[in-house]
Amino acid sequence: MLVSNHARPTLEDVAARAGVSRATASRVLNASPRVSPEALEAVNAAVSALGYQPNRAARALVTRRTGAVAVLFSEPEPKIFDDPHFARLIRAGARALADVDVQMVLMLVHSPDDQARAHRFLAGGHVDGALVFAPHRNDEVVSVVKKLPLPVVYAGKPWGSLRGMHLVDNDNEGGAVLATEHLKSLGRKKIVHVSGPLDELSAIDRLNGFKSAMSLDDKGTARLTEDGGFTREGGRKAMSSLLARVPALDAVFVASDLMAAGALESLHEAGKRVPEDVAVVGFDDHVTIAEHTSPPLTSVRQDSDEQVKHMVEHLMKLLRDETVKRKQQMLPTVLVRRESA
Amino acid sequence: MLVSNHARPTLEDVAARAGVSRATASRVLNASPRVSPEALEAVNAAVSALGYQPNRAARALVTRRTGAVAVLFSEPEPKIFDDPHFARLIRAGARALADVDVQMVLMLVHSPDDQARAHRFLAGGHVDGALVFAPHRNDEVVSVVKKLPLPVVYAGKPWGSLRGMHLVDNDNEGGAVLATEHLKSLGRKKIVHVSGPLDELSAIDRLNGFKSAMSLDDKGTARLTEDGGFTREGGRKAMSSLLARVPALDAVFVASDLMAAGALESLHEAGKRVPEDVAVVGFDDHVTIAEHTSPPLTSVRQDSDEQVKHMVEHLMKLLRDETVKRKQQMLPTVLVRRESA
DNA sequence: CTTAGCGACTCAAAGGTTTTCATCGAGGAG
DNA sequence: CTCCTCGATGAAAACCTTTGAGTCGCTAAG
Repeated sequence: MLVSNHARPTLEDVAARAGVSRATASRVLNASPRVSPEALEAVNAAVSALGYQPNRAARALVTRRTGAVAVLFSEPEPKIFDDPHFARLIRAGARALADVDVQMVLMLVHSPDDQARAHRFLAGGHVDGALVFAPHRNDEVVSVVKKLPLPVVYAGKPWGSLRGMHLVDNDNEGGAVLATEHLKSLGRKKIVHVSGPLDELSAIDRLNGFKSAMSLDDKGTARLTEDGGFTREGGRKAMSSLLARVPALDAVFVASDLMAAGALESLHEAGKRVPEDVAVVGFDDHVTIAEHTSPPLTSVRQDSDEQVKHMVEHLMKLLRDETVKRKQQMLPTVLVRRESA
Repeated sequence: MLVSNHARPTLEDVAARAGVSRATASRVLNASPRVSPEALEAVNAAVSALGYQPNRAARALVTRRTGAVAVLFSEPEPKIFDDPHFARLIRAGARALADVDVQMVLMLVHSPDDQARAHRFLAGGHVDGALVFAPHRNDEVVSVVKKLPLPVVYAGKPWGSLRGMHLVDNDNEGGAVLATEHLKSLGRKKIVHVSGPLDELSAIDRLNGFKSAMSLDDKGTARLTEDGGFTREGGRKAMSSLLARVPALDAVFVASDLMAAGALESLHEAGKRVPEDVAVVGFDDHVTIAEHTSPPLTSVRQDSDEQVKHMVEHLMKLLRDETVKRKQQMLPTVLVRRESA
């Protein structure tokens, strides 16, 4: 019987060529210890001779594992995807998952429709687990996903109870303290803060860091901060408001680089020199932004690549049923000094 | 026999509940015409009562189709992924594929390692087809993918022979002509061009559009154009060179918005007013860039969402073995006027 | 009345892998 | 020399769906 019909070789073919049974060949592929050195070598030789590749569907059928994980971004505002931060996270996810040889199924959910589809998909057992990016308050995706019997690792703290949830967060509060202390150490007296939208915990954490580093009460905080919505335009407007409200301000900590770029525009328009009149610190350390503002932006670095890598590692442990030491990890942030402060 | 053990229901369960055979139930799910109205209704009822979802692996095993397609970005320079264009394409892909209910498997290839992995994966039959974004000259990915027995649709023209290849391109040349003619219609006499890297066909097409609209020979073209590498910094430098070489220039067509942002910086530094002294037209119409430069950028719009949508449609046709009218589609570009020209 | 044709359906095979269980042989202990 | 143990192996079941071949009951044609 000629083998070389153009079909892909099966495990049966490999076994035949190696002179063993399908079972043994399978054991070799799955690195089972109970197999003799000779068999192992014979099978490996056959595999590479035939260019054999396991049929994923067949394997999935019997093992009940797909070898794929979903990467889910939940974000009601479509525009946020123009944020370079998003591209960075995706890239990091693609790399980290490829490194452990699992398929990355990308899902972007904006609308309730998307949400329903995502739910169906995740519930359908089409992936082994999921990485979820859902920063917003009361995001339905989170409450829905939480109920699924599916290993999930979150990026940052999702809103609501954290009981039993697995997540990898950046030390937003610590970074904010870092930024604020730096401004204080420069001798600045009137420091204000442009925050992110307060329906995201990362924004709240940064705000809290500012508040505690400044030893402010709620009233003082309200006076010295303004929501910039994590957009460039929002940052610009927030900065203008703050300039009007606190004319003597000599430093500002802005909760994202994108907003900081907007804030710088506003400061320039108001005739303020940076950093002489007003020192500015951003957050994210997004090189494509931070290095191209004038002056280049001092910023708090949160390493997204690292975050995603940890998320993937964590998820893989869950999938292997290993026990994880800590369900919730916190990654450090550091200050990167440039010229704006 | 109690059904409610926590396992997911199978087609067998559905059939039993509907009082038909597995085969009939399957036909209902696959919208086969040969099934009575009563059976159809009974099965549908059972499906929704049980919350049944077909087991993808089992289906894939027998149909030899996975219900997934790969979306492949080949790009040696990792930094390009900070380009918002990338995020936009991904988003468009996610949406278009979700709409036709197929899984999107994202693959980013930078290194030869990635390349080998991608090849293995695509050859392994783990997806039904692929969307390939590989703009660079002599990209190995393209020559490798071309040999695979796998339906592929390219974004833009890949380098090399186009014979038999399926692709959806933007009318780069036409857009460049549009931009250049617009500058001419404003009465500009000395028009120059900042091109993209000439190892990308989109850049070459735009250059050619400029060349023909200006009726230039090769020598003239060389004098009036400069490569900006599709980066902001490159755009800035290219503009400076051109200012030095052609001091009297009064207009510039820049082959991407990102480069145009850099060029504007360079022009400002040189003390040129835009558009009074120098009119500027970009390419891409990237709102997050074009609307935030000063002045806002007139730009040639290429609709990436549309492009990706067409790519997906085209691929789906290939997958259904439909004949496609034209293997290579060209999408129109339009000029969006703002203040820079 | 017989038979061909047809529509709706059921039966069972096929698809490729993992894994349990049984088998086989070799080597050590008694 | 026999009995056990143990490691390597093979046979076969199981995973769940699609689909071609065959069955059954009817109607229409002869």
